[in-house]
Amino acid sequence: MRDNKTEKSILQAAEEEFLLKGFAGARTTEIAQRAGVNHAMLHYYFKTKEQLFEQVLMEKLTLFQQSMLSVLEFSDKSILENIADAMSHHFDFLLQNPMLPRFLINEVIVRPEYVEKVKAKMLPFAGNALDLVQRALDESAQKGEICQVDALTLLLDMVSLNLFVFIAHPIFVQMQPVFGDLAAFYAKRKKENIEVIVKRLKPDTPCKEPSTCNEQYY
Amino acid sequence: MRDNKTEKSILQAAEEEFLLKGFAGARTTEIAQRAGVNHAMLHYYFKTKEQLFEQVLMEKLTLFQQSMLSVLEFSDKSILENIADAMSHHFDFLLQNPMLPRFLINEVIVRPEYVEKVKAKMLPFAGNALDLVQRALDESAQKGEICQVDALTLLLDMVSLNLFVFIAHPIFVQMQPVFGDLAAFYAKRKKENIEVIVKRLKPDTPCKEPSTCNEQYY
DNA sequence: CTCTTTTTTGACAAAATTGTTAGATTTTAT
DNA sequence: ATAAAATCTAACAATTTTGTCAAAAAAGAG
Repeated sequence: MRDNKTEKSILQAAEEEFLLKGFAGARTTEIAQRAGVNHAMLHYYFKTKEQLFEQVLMEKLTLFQQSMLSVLEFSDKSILENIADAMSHHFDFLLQNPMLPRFLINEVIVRPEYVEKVKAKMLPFAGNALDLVQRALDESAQKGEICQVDALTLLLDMVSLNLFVFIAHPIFVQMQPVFGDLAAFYAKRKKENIEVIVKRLKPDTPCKEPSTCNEQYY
Repeated sequence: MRDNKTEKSILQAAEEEFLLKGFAGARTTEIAQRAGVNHAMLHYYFKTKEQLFEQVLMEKLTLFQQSMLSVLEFSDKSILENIADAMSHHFDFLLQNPMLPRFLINEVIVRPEYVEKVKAKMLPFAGNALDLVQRALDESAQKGEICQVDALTLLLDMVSLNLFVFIAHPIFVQMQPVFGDLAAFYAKRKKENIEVIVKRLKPDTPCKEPSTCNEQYY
């Protein structure tokens, strides 16, 4: 009996319950029930609902943070390829964690103290990564490959498009008739989001010399 | 004492409390306190927390519905002007109701029965309006003014961009140092969102005859 | 196998939250 | 001015939810 299977099942159940209903909406008894254990076990292993929640939140915060940083991770490919890749990876990550964005936005909002933690944890990395992206964008804009753009603005465009469908995810699930098969819907969305971002980066003055700009993306 | 000022103050307080914390997170005692009345008054006027909530939710649902339909309301201007106008009005509406999208997404998700109500209430209008938009888009695409695009896809692009910043609104509020003055931030966002959508509609093959396409938007 | 430690359970306690009621107060109509 | 109706209050009841505990059961060590 030394494999913490009880503890793990509680954590798993708590994760599902908290992601779906948030801290205020989740019930410890239901978490225990979902985990298939006596509800006293929850307090035995995690002391309080608050502490159990904190463990879940921190884990998810780290996961989200990593996914955001990976969006800012640029390789030596062309800038358009890098950005398209970032969008693609970001979207795929969200497909694996569809409930994450809504959960974090909701719970962090009600807990200003966590905002500080997130800022402290992310800003150094993000700030640095943003600077690098900005430099790459400026350089590319100089060459006329893309239009001049603010890195933060572009990043917001990217996350707006990718996050929104997942924040509204449960609604799409229930609106099947309108949106059809979900997997197909998401595949289409992913493609569309990348396309929108790539188009957004298109130079303001269309290039007259196709050879000088990355035509495949336009 | 015949001006329902008590009832109104309770409704007002309930609205603020529910929009911020949701049904599960809101406390009736805190609503009463915020309204400056004895908490028994809440039950005197609204019977239960559930009924008070329902009144707020229905009101907000109607408001949201109207804002969505106005996005689909096209005049006889050019299609690009219509779409830019729609984005602009939609964004302005959200500026006046920043907490609305997050509230509705969260609360409707947990109540599948409301999803049915919304569907029943919106689909007839929306379906019809979407068809009209699709026709206008196809027509415009025929003339080479814009690229071929699915109305639903375009609509999702539009709402993704506009809604996201407001869903994450409270986070931006607390991230002042990064995003600077909020009013300026939102003004910039609005402009950017319109720009992104307009660019997304740009024909795939850039037009060689500037006179035939609405150059001002590119 | 027996003792110790860990885990589990059911019953219970405490706290938090929602809802009720009897009576006081205020308003309104006559 | 007075009676009826509506509004309000304070105390309390009911319910829901979280948390505790003693004792039983299971696991592990010697």
